[in-house]
Amino acid sequence: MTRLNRERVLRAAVALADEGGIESLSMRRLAQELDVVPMALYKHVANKEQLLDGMVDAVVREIELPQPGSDWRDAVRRRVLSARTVLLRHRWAYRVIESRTGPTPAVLEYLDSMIGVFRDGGLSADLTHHAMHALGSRVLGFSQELFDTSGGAAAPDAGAADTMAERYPRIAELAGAAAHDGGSVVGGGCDDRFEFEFALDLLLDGFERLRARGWTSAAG
Amino acid sequence: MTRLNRERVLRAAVALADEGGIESLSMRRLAQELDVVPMALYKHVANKEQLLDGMVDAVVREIELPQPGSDWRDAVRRRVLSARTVLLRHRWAYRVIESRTGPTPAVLEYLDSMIGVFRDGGLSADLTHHAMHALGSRVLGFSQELFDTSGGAAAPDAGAADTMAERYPRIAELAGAAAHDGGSVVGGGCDDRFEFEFALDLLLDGFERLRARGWTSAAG
DNA sequence: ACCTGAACACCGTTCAAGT
DNA sequence: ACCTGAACACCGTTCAAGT
Repeated sequence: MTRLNRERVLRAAVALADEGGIESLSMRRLAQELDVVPMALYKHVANKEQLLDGMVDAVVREIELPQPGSDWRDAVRRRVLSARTVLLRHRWAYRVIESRTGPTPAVLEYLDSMIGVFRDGGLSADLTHHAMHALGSRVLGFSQELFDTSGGAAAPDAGAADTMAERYPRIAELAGAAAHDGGSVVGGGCDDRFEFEFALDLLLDGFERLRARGWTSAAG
Repeated sequence: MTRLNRERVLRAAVALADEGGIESLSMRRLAQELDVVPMALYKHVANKEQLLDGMVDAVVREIELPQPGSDWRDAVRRRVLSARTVLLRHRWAYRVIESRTGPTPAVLEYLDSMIGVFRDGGLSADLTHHAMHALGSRVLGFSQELFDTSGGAAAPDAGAADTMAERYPRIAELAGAAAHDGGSVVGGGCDDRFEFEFALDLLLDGFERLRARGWTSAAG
């Protein structure tokens, strides 16, 4: 058994969360996984919060940054989609990122380089700032889908679906019109990738339109 | 002391979370607040998850739905902003909503009526479906700001700010250009309301453009 | 029908010791 | 320098009893 170190602790924590979900990650369970007593972990991470920070950094560093192509729009798009594939590999990560009270170094680095793409593409600092806010979590490849569908919400049985359709006719209409596979409410049964790119492209188109017209915010 | 009931339990839970944050809401603490033994709660809510469901419903029912005005764009806008004021009253709510694995009745009702505004405005079921996804959590008045700023992330001291500026020059530039009050990284020191409306309007503009041109998704 | 007490199987973390 | 043991102050929840 090699000596414990921060690297090994983080690696094991990510593996544990990947496998059993973030709710299965406790200091005690992690220690057990490493054949060590819980308190041994505290020599390598100050506490659980710092452990989570380290896990976020590890995941964000996995994101490949494709070389910026010809135009900024495409470069941003490719980066965001590449972040998305990483976040899909670690389904717990977006929740942990959201729960952080401050950005970790790897995230700052990522944001800094993403801002660079916008700026090099000719967007003003003002517009870039608002664009980054508008993208929000989408800049890291995840969108807020209103509900946590990662757990696989059970599809309602036929009877429940009938009374649903009665009580929420407009939702039922949409589900009928667009449910490719599952056929649940908004959030299930759709092509997640399509929805993600749809919104992303609307925003990028909007940024480009504002850039082209030399838009600036009042306060900027 | 009146008899306990679901109503009183939910009310106390919301009050507790409003006051002390969601992390201060435990079944035991809530019971204490109600001068009752923890197990007494379980006659009125099945478990903590169902308690949280009930709290979400209570909050969502607080949202006032302004009468739909002349055009759908304005009606959606006003509804979303009215949801936003409620969610700002209960700073814990958006996290709890995100953590639900399925929509609660009040949320379904809200979504159903919001879909109605789009449909009555002349958007196809297909476009409405994608629009609802694109709005995501924004439909309920909150956006994913990448980090939890509700805790009031400490502004870095001058020294830290200097090394930050060295390591992350583009972030520093943006912070300098746009920090009205605080002057922190993306997420702090900006006019949250402006950022929220900026992104909302970009999306609504995009929807309108697609509607006007009779856009439809390939699969739709 | 509603509330209680005691218990179970967990948490994160401190503190004082071991090697 | 690194790991351990025992303990503290918490969790959500079950189960069998009380009134």
